[in-house]
Amino acid sequence: MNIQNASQATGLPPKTIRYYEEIGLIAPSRTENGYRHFGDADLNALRFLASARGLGFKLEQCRQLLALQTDPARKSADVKRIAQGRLADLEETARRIEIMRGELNRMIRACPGNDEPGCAIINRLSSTT
Amino acid sequence: MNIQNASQATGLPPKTIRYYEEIGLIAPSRTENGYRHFGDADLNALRFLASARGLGFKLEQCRQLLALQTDPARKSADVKRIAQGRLADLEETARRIEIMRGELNRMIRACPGNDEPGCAIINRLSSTT
DNA sequence: GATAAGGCTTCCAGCTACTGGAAGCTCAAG
DNA sequence: CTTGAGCTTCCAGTAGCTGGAAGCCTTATC
Repeated sequence: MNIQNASQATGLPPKTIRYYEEIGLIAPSRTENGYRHFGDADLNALRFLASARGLGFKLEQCRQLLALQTDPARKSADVKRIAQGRLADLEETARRIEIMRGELNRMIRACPGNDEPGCAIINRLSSTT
Repeated sequence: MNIQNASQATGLPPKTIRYYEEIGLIAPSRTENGYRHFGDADLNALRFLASARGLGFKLEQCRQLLALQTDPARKSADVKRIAQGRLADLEETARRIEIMRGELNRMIRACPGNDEPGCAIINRLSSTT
């Protein structure tokens, strides 16, 4: 299977797949002509990566998870810890987003949104408080 | 006021202030010895930028907002449109975060987190579905 | 006056996770 | 034989800083 097909099979763009190889997340073999060849193990790794990235894991976390996946002596506690770390990040981000959303909503409601210069948003951004 | 003081007055690191000058968001004057001099206008701009960045506006949006702030003929509708754009981004991000959070939570609950290899998280990431 | 510490300057590199594009090799079809 | 598609590598750029090196300026101390 060449890179185009691997791309279709995993939903990852060819550029991304090459990048994952470059940073050592995958190591597809090569055919005589120098083309990458993707076997089942490569496709599994790529799908795994696509899933993990879809949950927002960083590539370094993906690397760890991938190592754990292929380690028959892994402890599920190690996996869980990584996932909990990601969840914590997510919740931290969610909190910050809620704060921004509240602020922005208030400002937007207070702004007339007409042809005049008077604007609560500008005032709020300009205020020293 | 030199850059250190401007930093303390605005909460922005000196590096960031220099970067903002580099990309043309501010244009502090220079003293004889080449040091940056921050006047009231510069400090106001920096505080404005700090506030806007705190709400997650991108630097290009900050640039537009800054231009609107100093434009006496601005229309508050233009400001409002930018703020609504940011709010829309925020809500889109919040939705995606909620989805990830739900998935992760489910996976984490299903993972024993012990010394055994069996792990729902790995299984879910490895599954083709 | 010498010297050391600290602040200022610029410039270069690196971070995350790709993405776009150029130059060039390979392969299949007509 | 040529054309077009697909593959390769390499370089550069994205956002918004951040760290660090090398070197000038200023102030304090001896």
